[in-house]
Amino acid sequence: METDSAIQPSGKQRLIQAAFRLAARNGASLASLGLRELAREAGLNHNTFYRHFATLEDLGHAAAAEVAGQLMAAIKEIRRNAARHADASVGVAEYFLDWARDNADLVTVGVRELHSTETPIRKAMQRVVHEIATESVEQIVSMRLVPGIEPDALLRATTSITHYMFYRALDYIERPRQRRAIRDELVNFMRAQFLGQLALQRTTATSA
Amino acid sequence: METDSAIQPSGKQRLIQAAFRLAARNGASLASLGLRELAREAGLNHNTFYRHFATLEDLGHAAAAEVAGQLMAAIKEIRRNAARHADASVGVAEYFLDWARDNADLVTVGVRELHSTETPIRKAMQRVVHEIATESVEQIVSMRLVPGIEPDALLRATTSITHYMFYRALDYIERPRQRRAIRDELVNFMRAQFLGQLALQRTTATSA
DNA sequence: TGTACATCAGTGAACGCGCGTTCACTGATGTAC
DNA sequence: TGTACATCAGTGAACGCGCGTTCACTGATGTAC
Repeated sequence: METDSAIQPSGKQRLIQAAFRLAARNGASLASLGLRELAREAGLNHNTFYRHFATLEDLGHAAAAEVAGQLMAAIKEIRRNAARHADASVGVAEYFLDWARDNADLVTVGVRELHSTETPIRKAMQRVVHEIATESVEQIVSMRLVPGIEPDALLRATTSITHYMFYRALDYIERPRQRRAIRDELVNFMRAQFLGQLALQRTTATSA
Repeated sequence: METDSAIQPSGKQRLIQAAFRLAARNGASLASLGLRELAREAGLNHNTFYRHFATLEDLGHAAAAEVAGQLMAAIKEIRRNAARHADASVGVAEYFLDWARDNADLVTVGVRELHSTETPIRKAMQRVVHEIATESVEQIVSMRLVPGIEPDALLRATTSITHYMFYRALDYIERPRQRRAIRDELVNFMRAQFLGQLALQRTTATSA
């Protein structure tokens, strides 16, 4: 077989999706979901779970792979779209937040577990944040978007920006009426980080 | 009665402490803890729970009050200590992170729930973050620590710094060997935020 | 000072319920010959 | 092309277990008189 995500979602995919839906809705961590609860949400007999996963932990790993895969694919697309934007910061903020809004369950669960104890999803999210930050540095350097900044300072900026982006996505999802304000505030944060790291780099260079 | 926190911790306090310990250890949210589980951890008969709380939700509210109270008291103390420090940013980072390390359960649970769905603790943490950010603005203005910055820009800086401080506290607790690096990185973040908001304020003033 | 009563934290047995897991089964799809 | 067999997703009954909740109880402390 191995042809997941066919026309009709397979039982495996339905269970993974059910996990995100339940965890996002109930505010629970993935690990605290029940086997029968998951099967019920997926519209399956509770024993069908065992056809796809040996344990609940097993599903956690699959969910982590799902989060990482979806996010990295989305970021790639967001980067492409944002490059056509006049202001890169505005472009990234806009496309990212809207994608997060359209994938609320995945984002909600991912960000929550990023701040949780050690779970497969947390590790995956940490890897994703690091990867996004690193790729952002490459793009900013190659497109000369922040002239004069050193790679170290730039990585610190992109790392905290990436994290902040995820954090603000939670509010963006939850509070539709404040979306414009949140987007503007995120853009403000991005610019402040770049300008701040630039300024800091100058003062430490002078004082050294 | 009403004389909680006497010499021997009362049953109520023991249950609240047990809740933080269990939630921090298992990576679970407070809401997902069991009544019998809590009583067991507190060393009490499971029915004694009902002597102190009507429901599990009730304990959630008490825990939220505990988080808010402890944090606000700690911040007050941290501010006092940091004021004696040559560099205020270094002082705040150091005292805050060390306090977080010594109150790991409370901090771990608080920060996790800050990124969770709507719970009493999340609301309390949001209030705490806002209060800390606002008080920081007052202190920075009155002590003229960042000359020339406008209150709006300053509040944006202190808000994101407060949030980042909590976030980094998680790693500070978890990774003892990287504590110095985490503290330095937090200080770098604080400075970059202040300098960045200053620079941003200048460029928008010019372009406006 | 002594006695009777109220209050309240803590206890232990018993309940019905949903859970994870095991087992034997069905029924559709693919493969060998 | 047809037949026999293997594979595998999905089903339904049954299990033992820990859960939240109820109930009747104990035993210490405080209060009234």
